[in-house]
Amino acid sequence: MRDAVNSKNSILNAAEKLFAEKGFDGARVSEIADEAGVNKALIYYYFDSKEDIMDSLFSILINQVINIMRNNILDLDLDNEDDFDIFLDILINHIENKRDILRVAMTESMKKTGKKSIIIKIAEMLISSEIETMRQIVLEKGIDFPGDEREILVAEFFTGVLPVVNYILFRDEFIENFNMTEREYKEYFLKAFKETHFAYHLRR
Amino acid sequence: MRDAVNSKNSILNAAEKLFAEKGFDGARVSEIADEAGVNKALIYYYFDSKEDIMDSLFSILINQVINIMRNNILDLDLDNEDDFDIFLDILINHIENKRDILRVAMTESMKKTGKKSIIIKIAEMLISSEIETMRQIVLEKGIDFPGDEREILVAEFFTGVLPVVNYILFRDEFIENFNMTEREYKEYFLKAFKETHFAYHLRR
Amino acid sequence: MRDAVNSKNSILNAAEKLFAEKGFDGARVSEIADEAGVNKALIYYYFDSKEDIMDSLFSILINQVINIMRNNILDLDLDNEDDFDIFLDILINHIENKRDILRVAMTESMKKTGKKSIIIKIAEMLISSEIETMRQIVLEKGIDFPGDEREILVAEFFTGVLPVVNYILFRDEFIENFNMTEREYKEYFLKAFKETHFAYHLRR
Amino acid sequence: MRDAVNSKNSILNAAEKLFAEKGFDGARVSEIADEAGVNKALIYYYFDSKEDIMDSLFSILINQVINIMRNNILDLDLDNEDDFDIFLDILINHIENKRDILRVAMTESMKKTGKKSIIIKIAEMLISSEIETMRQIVLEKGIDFPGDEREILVAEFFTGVLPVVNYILFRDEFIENFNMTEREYKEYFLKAFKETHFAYHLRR
DNA sequence: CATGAATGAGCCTTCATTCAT
DNA sequence: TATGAATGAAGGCTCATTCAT
Repeated sequence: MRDAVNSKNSILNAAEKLFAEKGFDGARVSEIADEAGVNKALIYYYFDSKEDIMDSLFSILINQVINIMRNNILDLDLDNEDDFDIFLDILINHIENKRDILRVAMTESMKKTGKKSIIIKIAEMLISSEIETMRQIVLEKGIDFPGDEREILVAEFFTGVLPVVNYILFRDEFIENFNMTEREYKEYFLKAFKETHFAYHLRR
Repeated sequence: MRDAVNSKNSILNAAEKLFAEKGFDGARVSEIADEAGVNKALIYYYFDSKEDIMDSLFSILINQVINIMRNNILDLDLDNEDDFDIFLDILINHIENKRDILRVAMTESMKKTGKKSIIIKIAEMLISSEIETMRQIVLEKGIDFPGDEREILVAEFFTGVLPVVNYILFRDEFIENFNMTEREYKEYFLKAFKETHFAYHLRR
Repeated sequence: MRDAVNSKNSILNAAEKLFAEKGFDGARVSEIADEAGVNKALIYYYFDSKEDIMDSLFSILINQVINIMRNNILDLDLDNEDDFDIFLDILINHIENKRDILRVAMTESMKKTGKKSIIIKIAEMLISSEIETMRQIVLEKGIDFPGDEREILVAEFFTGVLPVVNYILFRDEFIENFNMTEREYKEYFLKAFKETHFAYHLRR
Repeated sequence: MRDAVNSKNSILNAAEKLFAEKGFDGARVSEIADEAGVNKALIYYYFDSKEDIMDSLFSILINQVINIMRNNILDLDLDNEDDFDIFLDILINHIENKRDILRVAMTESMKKTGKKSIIIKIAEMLISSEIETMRQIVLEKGIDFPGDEREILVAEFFTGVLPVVNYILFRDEFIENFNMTEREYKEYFLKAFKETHFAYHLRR
C-alpha cells in the first residue's frame, strides 16, 4: 500500500465500523487491523492507543458538524413548513451519513465516565450556534429574544435532535422486528415528528 | 447480609451499577465481586456467566415493566391534560428508579449485535399492551380503531418514551455542563415535552 | 499443585534464576512461569507486575542481610587474623548463597534509573550497623572513634564488600577463561584480599 | 553535523548514553535514533542490529584500552609511591572518560550468557600485557619471575581494577545518598585504595 | 545517505471462568 | 454456600527490523 493517507483512513473507517458494531470495548484492535487490511502495529504508528482512534473519530465528527452548521442550514425558517421539511431532510441525511460514528458517540456518551461526553460537546456547539443565529434574527427583525437559551437547548436536544438520531440508529431493528418497510418506518416517524417538533416550532 | 438471597442481590446490584458506569464490556467480574462484597467465584455459583448476569437484570427489568403496565397506568386518558400530567409523573418516576439498568439497556441495544435488543422487547410489550387497551376502548366506545398500530408504536416510542429515557440518562451531564439546576432542567424538559408529545395526543 | 506457598516460592526461585541469567529486562515472564511450572497468569495473582517480583526478591535479600548482621558476625575482631579468616569465610559463604539475586542487585544497581538502588540500601544498612558496633567498642574500650564514619563506609564498601561480591559473580567465567581450578581461583583471591583488606584493618 | 561520519558517531554516542542509563535490553532503538537526531532506519544502514551497536562500542573500548596500555603506563614502577600516584591518577582519569561504556560493559558482563564477556576480554589483554612487561623486567634486571601470572591477574583485577571501576560507577549515587562532596568521596576512596592496593604492591 | 511507512514476533498483563476444598 | 488458587485465551501495545523511495 505504502500510502500513508490511505492506511490511516482505512484504519479510521474500520474502527468506525467495528466500534459501531461492538462498542469501543467490544472491538478488538486486531479486528480493526484486519478489517482495514493493515498490520496491527501500523495502527500504533498512526495512533497512540485504541482510545486515540476513537478520539480522532469524534474529532472528525465534530469538524463535520461544524461544517454542516456553517452551511447556513440554520438560516432556514423552521416555523415555515416547507423550510422545516427541507431542514428535516438535510438533517436526516447528515445523520444518516454519520450513522456509525453517531452510534458510537451515543453509546459512549451514555457511560458515566466523568469526562465530558462527545454528545454534550456537540450540543454545546449547536446551542452556541443557534443562539448566535437567533441574536441576528432578533436584531434584524426586532422581535423578542426567546426566554432562556438553555430552555431552547433542552427542547431542541430532547424533542428535536435525539429523536432523529434514535430514529436512524434503531431503524434496522425496528423494521426487522415490527415488519414494516423502510418506507413505512420513515413515513410513521416523519408524521409523528412533524406533529410534535414542528408543532412546537409553530407555537413559538 | 451474608445469606444466600442477599449475596445474589448484592451481585445484581453491583453489576447494575458497574454496567451502567462502564458498559457491559468495560465492567469486570472481579470489580462486581468487590463491589458486591463477595468472592469472585461465588458469582459463578449463582450465574452461568457475565452475560447471564446482564440477562437476569434485563429479565427483572421486563418483569417490572409488566407490573407497571398492569397497574392500569395505561387506562389513563392521555388526551386529558391532568391525566397526562399524572401519567408523565408516574412514567418519569419509574424510569428514574430504573435509571442504571435502563442505561445499560440503551447502550447494549444500540450495538448492532444481530440479537433482538432488550429495548425492542420492551417496545413490543408496550405496543401489544397499548393495542389491547385500545381494542377495549374501541369496543366499549364504538369509536374507530386508529389507522395502524405500528404507526402508534413508532410515534410513542420516538417522541414519547425515548425522550423521557434520554432526559433521565443525560441529566447529570446536562446540569453540570450547561449550569442549570435540577429544577430548571426538569421544568424546561417538561414544558417542551408537553408542547410536543401531549399536543400530539390532543390532535388525535 | 494447589499449594499457595509452593507456587509463590517457585515463582520467586524461577525469577531469581532467570533475572540472574538474562537480566531483568531480558527475562520473560512466560519463561519464569515455565521454569516455575505454573501458569503465567498465576504470577499476576501473586505479584502486581514483573517489577514487583524483583522488588520482592530484593526485599527478601535485605531481610536476609539483616538477619546475617544480627547473627553477631560483626562482633568479630577483624584486626585479629583468625577472626578475620572466620569472618571472611562466613561472608563468602553468605554471598555465595545469594549469588543469583546479588547478580541481579548489582546489574540493576548500576543502571542510572534515579531510584535508590538496592546496593545503596544494603550499604546504608551495613554502615549504620557497623557504626553502632563501633560506638559500643568505643564506649567499652575507651578508644578513639575513627575519624569519619563515611570514610569507613567507603573503605569497607569498595575494598571489602564489593571485591568479594565480584569474586563470586565472576568466578565461573574466570575459571573457564584463565584455566584455573576453583581451588586456585579461591586461593589467589584470598591471598590478595588478605594482603589488602586485612592489612588495612590491621593498620587501623 | 549531518554528514556521514557524524551520523554514525551520533548514533554511537546516543547508544552509549542510553545503554548506560537503561541497560542494553532496556534501551530502545527508537530512543537511540531520537537521541542521536537521526532516522531510526538509518541506524540499520550503519549497523546490522542493536547488538552490533554494542559490539562496536565494545570494540572501540578495547582499542582504547590497547592504546592506553601502549602509552607505557605500565612501565611505571608501582612499588614507588609517586609512580603509583601518577598511575592511579591516569587510571582513574581513563576510567572516568569511559564511564558510560564501562557501565554497560560491567552490567552485560555480569549476565550469565555463556559468551565471553567483554570484561574478561579486557582482563586477558591486561594480563598478557603485564606479563610481557614483567618478562622484560625479569630479563633486564635478572630478578625472579613472580610465582604465577594468573595469581597476579586475580589480584590486580579484584583489588586493583574493579574497585576503581566501581568507585567511578557508584559515585553519583554514593554522593547523593551519603551526603558527601565529590572531593570527600574521592579522598576517602583514594586513602583506602592506597592503604590496600598500594600496600599490596609494596609487599611484593 | 536518509526517511516515512510497514511488519512479524512477541511481551506484559488481563480476564472470564473453573477447580478443589 | 463460599473461597483461595489456578488457567486458557486473548488483548493492547511494543520493538527490532525491513522496505520503498
